[in-house]
Amino acid sequence: MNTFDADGVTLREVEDDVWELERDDEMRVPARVFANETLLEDIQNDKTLEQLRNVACMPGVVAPALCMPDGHQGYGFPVGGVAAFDAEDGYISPGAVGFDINCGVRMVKTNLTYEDVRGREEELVDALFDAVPCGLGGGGVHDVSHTDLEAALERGVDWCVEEGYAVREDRLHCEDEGRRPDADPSAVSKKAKDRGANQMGSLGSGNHFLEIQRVTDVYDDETADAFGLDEDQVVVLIHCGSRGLGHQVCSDYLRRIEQEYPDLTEDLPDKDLAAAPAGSELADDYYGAMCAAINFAWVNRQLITHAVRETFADVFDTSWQALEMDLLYDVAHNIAKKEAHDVYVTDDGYSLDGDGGRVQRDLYVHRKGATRAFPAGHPDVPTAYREVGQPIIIPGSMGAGSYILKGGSQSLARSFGSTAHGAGRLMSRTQAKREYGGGEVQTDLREQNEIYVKAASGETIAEEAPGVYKDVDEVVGVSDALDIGDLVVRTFPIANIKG
DNA sequence: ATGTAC
Repeated sequence: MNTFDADGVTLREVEDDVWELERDDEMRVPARVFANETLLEDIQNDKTLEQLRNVACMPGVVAPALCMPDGHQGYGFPVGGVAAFDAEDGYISPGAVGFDINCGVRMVKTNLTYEDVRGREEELVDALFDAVPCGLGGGGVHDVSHTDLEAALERGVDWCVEEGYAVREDRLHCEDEGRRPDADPSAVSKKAKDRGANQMGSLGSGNHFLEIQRVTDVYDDETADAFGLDEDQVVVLIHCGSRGLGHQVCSDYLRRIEQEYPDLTEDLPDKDLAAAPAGSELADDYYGAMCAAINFAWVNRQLITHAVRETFADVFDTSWQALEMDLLYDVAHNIAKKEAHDVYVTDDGYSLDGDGGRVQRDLYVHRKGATRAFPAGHPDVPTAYREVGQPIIIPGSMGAGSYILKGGSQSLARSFGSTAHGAGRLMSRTQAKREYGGGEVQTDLREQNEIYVKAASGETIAEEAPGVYKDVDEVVGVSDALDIGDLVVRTFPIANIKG
């Protein structure tokens, strides 16, 4: 059996592309990394493995603690981490969701081909850049009243439908149908609401982007057909989150947990994993506030979608309906969700592995930098995709392609119905700025790859240079091989707008 | 990710 010696820890390959951390006494459950050796070389370079081990030490964790192939170091909990906790006896942890609650990505289709947009990239990008606010700070597509903000937090994409920013089909093509009914706007602080009020319909900064792409490869004709994707088709990817509002919700509740449960926080291997006991008032407040921030992020992506549709209609002198700019799907990257999963009862508690009878338990599934990947037949997959599986969108870097996958048949058994969310960083933003210059990256992409990049900040381009990311081909290759998310199509960038 | 710190 293969082993891999990372700094201070040995991993054992228990089956192809599944690596288990050496178990110590403090770990309550096994910890696994889905990767090949190329990706493991990258993953071992920061604190990812140490953080994954810490997650496996947390009380109430359901086996196993997981790291997806794009995993890298995060706040307390790896980005690319998946961990489930029993919803009665377990915990819910803001650090295991992340600061950017419901950061996520959606794909909007068009009936344009690459020929239709060739030569007009600059015109299109300039128009989109004007229509969609981006970068740090305030300014959104729409100024909203306090009443509107409350409604958006409460009802998510349903509010967008009511206000004419979405059609009913948009709602059906979002995870959770674009609305978490457990949202509790009263659990969101005034400070968080103030930060979000003038940011509704804005891209933000960092790795967030708006990208025009073309479909270059189709690997699975039947599923591509069900998804309405075809070679040479132009599509738009929108990647953003809950801006200052989600960030503030995360900060607020991390502080409250540390204050109200100091002993519990002290006992954790890393206080950044601070967690509230399931069933406590604080856990319920955080869950309600997090769900409201989730709804806010969906509204954010929907308002941007509305602006993108209007801009395309303007540039091509027609309507977005005539351009068939329908939403393929919208997936969440940073969330915790109460989901029912089939698990075995073991000496450690509950586990995805075992023999004998299985029981169904409600779990808080934390996916941080990970995508839900429900398989064909699952009732939570929209009717339009029920027979093939949930669409999964995996953006590569701005110089690489992106992939559309479908939920794989092994996702529930292996990963609580989850897979990767992107290429995954190779280095910190600080290091990226030392290694790259924004202007040079921008010129190279244009001259070598015919990708037109426009950004609010040159520093962001350096931080997001293609070289700071892992090889997305390797990431989706592991997902496909493990049958947790299977390849459907590949896309390549035409133009990219960054915050 | 983020009005890049309490």
